[in-house]
Amino acid sequence: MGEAETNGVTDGYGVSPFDVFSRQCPSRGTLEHVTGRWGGLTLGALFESGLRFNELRRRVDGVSEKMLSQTLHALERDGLVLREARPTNPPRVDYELTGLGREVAGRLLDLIQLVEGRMPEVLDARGRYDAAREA
Amino acid sequence: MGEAETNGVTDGYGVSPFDVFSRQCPSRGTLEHVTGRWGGLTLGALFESGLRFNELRRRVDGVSEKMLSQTLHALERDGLVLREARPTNPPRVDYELTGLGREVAGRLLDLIQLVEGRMPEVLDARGRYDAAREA
DNA sequence: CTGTATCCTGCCGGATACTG
DNA sequence: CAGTATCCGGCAGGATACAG
Repeated sequence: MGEAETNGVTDGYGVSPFDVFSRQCPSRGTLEHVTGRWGGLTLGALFESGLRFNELRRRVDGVSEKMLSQTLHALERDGLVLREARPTNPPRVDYELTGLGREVAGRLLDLIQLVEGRMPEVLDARGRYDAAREA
Repeated sequence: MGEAETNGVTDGYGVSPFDVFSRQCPSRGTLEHVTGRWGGLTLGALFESGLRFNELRRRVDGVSEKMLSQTLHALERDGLVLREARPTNPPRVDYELTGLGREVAGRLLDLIQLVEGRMPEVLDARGRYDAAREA
């Protein structure tokens, strides 16, 4: 927990050995892969069904080849996505979630659906916030 | 989504009027505030209790004043965080979650705790991935 | 204490071209 | 189709100084 910490015990936070609130912790990196700009959308897309590279690219609107490639590599490395290349011609590669990937994506979709469903409230709050500023 | 779309009906995706998978959609922005580098950690920190600016700064290890300030403004504007300034001297400002903020933060913490708890698996997967590459 | 204002750098990420 | 390689501009975000 930073410089205020003198021993291994914290002030009540950081109970987990992988406490994401701590700066140098691998879970922070994984969480950023998962919640990052493209990671979350990629996991969400794969939750419904396995997809091929370009299918994924179309589904995740706006992602570039480069970023999709990077994102998939990171997720594969973290054990959330499975890559299956078929030695056909033309080449075909399928991506799907691992068991852990499905669990993570499930939580993520809970979050996404909540936010989508409450957007009217959010938009309303924004309107009020902005109105209170211009005066 | 996108150019393949000719009418208002989709191919089964994007049922919500705020489908986050679509590029131009306000929910994407909000989701990025929530899942962004500091947004998620900030919401997570505030879930346990209301906090003051510098308490928050210490809790969210590594955040700079500037980014914390920006993050809080974005979350306040989206109606997830409530800012209460007391006209005391020295000044004191408390931040806490709104009802909607609590719901969002709850889902986020589910995700965080899942990831933290499964880090051994993630680390293991990384080890295998890296080992398979160096040859 | 609670922030803004400014400067500056790194790297995120888009465009393009190329390979198998 | 499924990607890598390279270039490069913009902006996220850190450091610092300053204000109320």
